[in-house]
Amino acid sequence: MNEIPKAYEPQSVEDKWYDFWQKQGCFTADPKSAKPAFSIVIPPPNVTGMLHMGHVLNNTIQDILSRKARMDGKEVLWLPGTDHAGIATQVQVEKALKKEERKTKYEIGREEFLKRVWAWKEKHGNIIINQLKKLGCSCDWSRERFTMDPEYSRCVQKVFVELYKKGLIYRGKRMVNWCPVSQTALSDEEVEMKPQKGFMYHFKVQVAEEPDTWLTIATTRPETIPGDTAVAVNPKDPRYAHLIGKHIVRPLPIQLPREQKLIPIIGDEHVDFEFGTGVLKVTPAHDKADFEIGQRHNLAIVDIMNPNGTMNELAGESLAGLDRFEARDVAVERLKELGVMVEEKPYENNVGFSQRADVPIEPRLSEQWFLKYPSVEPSKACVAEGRMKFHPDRWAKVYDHWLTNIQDWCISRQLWWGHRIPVWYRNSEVYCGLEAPTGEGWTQDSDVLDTWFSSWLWPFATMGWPENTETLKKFYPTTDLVTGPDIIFFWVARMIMAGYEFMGEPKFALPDAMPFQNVYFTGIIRDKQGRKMSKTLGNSPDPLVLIAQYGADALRFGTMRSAPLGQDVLFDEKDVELGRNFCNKLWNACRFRQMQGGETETEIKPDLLTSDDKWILLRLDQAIREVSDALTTYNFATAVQALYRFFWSEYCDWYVEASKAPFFGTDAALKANKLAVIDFVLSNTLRLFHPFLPFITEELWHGMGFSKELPGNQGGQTIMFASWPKPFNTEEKEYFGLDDVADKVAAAKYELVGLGRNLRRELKLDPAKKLNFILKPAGTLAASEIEVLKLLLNAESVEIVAMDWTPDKGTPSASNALGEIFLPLAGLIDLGAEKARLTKEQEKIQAEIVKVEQKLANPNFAQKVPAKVLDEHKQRLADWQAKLVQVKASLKAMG
RNA sequence: GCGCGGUUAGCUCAGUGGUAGAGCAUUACCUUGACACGGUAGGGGUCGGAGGUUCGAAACCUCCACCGCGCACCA
Repeated sequence: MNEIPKAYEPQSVEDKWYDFWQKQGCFTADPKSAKPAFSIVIPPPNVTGMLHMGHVLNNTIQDILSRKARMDGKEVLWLPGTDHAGIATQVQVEKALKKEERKTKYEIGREEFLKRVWAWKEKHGNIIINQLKKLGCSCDWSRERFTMDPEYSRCVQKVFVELYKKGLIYRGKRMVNWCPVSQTALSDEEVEMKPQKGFMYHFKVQVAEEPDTWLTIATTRPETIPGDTAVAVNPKDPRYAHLIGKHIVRPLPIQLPREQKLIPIIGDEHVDFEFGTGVLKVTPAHDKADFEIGQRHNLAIVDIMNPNGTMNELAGESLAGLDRFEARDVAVERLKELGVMVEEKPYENNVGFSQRADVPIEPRLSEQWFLKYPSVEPSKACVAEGRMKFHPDRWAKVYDHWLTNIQDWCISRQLWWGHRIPVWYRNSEVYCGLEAPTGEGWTQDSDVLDTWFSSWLWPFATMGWPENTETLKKFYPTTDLVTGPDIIFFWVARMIMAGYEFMGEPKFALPDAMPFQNVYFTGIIRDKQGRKMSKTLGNSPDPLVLIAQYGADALRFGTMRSAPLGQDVLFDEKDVELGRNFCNKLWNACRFRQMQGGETETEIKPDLLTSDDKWILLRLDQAIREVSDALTTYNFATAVQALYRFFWSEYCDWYVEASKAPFFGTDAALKANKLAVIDFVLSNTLRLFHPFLPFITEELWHGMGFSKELPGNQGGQTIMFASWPKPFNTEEKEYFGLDDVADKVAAAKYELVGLGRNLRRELKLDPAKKLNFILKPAGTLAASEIEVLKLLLNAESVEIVAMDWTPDKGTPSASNALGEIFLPLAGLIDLGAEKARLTKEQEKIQAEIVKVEQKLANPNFAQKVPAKVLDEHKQRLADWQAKLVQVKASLKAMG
């Protein structure tokens, strides 16, 4: 490391070390290890996905946790993989097929289509994995899993069969959320309610038995009138109760004979007579609530729509074939023609949208598979009782609320890409099993399972379940899960249930079958205007571009620094720039050390330590404590900020600058000791930074020679396995003399430097001019301390004078605990400016004195306040008063 | 409707009872022998509002306002 570039160049460093780590097997987890286990399973990204900022946030955190655990001496398994993303992947392949061959999947058939999907997966599936590698993720790639792997698929089928046999999975004709674009059922969680502007239509219908009586019905969906099989009123509603049992004439379809359009008036408590007109049209085939009313009253179910959202012939010839929204307009026209439209007024209501396709879902009656959620009670209990911890813990309430109100999960999807339901039919026979039944005439259910029905098994299906493998024994339950709160229901809650249901069996001999001990919920990454990152907005930067531009470490650092615990992250490229600047600072600080020459110094001689040395060792000690604490509480931003402050504002700004005094001097022993301190500090610093900045720290670790003295498995081979820094214990502090006194001397020295620089600035002196300062120390001061002062003040000289020395009239000065500093510039400066400066200073001091005096003057204050606080205030008052005396003296001296 | 966050410097955010902080941006100056991806010094805040508790509140309590999110949902 003789010829170090002036600026850090990440591009030449990152790939080199990533290859090194992989070749050395540094990420590989050994289940036979005697070390305590630490494990994380990655939230599997979509196999066809691309890395976005959310992944960066999420995976950087997992990497930090993993790397920290390795340095803590744990056996680490970070298990990576991808999921097959049923709908998303199928849609992508369909699009490609359309574009390249102008064909639909139906034209090539299921089998051929699946071949295309696999080919697509082979081609694109590694993209996101390689992107994670670029980011520095230390996953055990030898264990990479995919939810469509044969072994994994086997787990999914097995789970289905078991739950079926337990009676928890059943098939039924139910109202489901139907996506007319994807043409599949969706679970409740995949439906997003959105306010929509539309109209509330009021139309009137004639009571068949009382031709003079008309009822007015309010609806937002007139196109569903042909599917109405009753109108309902509240039996307690005096306006209508007497009509129950009679019939109305449904206005649509127009062509239908009157007798076929007679539908009953029924009484149902569901009807709110405050709302609308108090008369509800009941469309059991197209509304969930109406379906339930229909069940209660044995109403006919008339499905008037096709799966793709167009109307069928039952809707009548004027609507048939039209899209549901066109049909609405036409239905309105028909009602107007009939003269039954009473009113249409603008109306906003909430409509369920398919999260994936972003179109309104259609409640639709169809044959689907459902799961009664298993192991709900233990899943609730483990979080409620705090055995599994959520960070931040407010998510526990959200989790509990959801689990308390869940409905059965619709797990079948009308897709081709996914795990096929292991059920076969022959006439009225149904067979559920891992293998196809023997005999002729069986056909397998054509549906596949919801992707989440496979990913809920992720924590154990990736580790060899259903066998009780070495990996499961060692690494299950996992230590941490890192994910976004947006999938708390989709994934987290379901994984917990699956854990209890399938890992709770006696053969696994687990005291608690929960899949993880901690769940850390990240924030959601937004742009700097607070908008969610999205492809359509184009506001999501490509992390790979950022890595190419600034380096992976910079991206990690910037992201972590701006990611407060449990809050959304407003991402700004400036943060990455800051990360790059920081890496450069770290680089150059090490470069400075190298330029001082010499081998790595390992022995610090306590009697040669200056106040600066002791001060920086204490600051390092503090930083180690803060960073360690922050990491155990998942406060990543706090950890980064503590490191930033320590390294930049303490080590570089003060210690490195102060160290230049001995380095430019002649005392070889002092220099060597200084190098030893620097090497100690840097070696600790690099280790503290390693989880955040894996690449640059590894480069510097070797470049600085810190690896040389260490055993291979403790930092000799890689910083990854170097031990995490420990704070000093009492004996060490005593040995190095790290006490309050040394700390205060250095702090006062730096404060005095600030005061001196301030004098120079206030007096508008040429910054380039070397000045002579005079110092009247309050106590004794070593020569080395004076040298540091001289250097930091950029002074020509610092002359020491005795206590009885008095300055010439008008000499600017400043003082603190260390002593009084003068700038003997009589005649050179503008006395008016100095006087103004001092007057301003005096006013500020007086204001502070008034504030403290007022507090102390309050009799209650002295009585009630703790002694420590009282002393603090008294001391503060004394300090300000001393300063006031000094300023007044200076002013007086000015004449 | 229920629940959860948030409101502190121009911006993004720390700060859970005792002298209001950081980074960015900004102003002035500096290319000095680690670093201009840098250094030095500065300006900038009645901590959303109103009450209350307290010797003392940015912090604790109550109410309100506004912003964001989740759940539920009446046709």
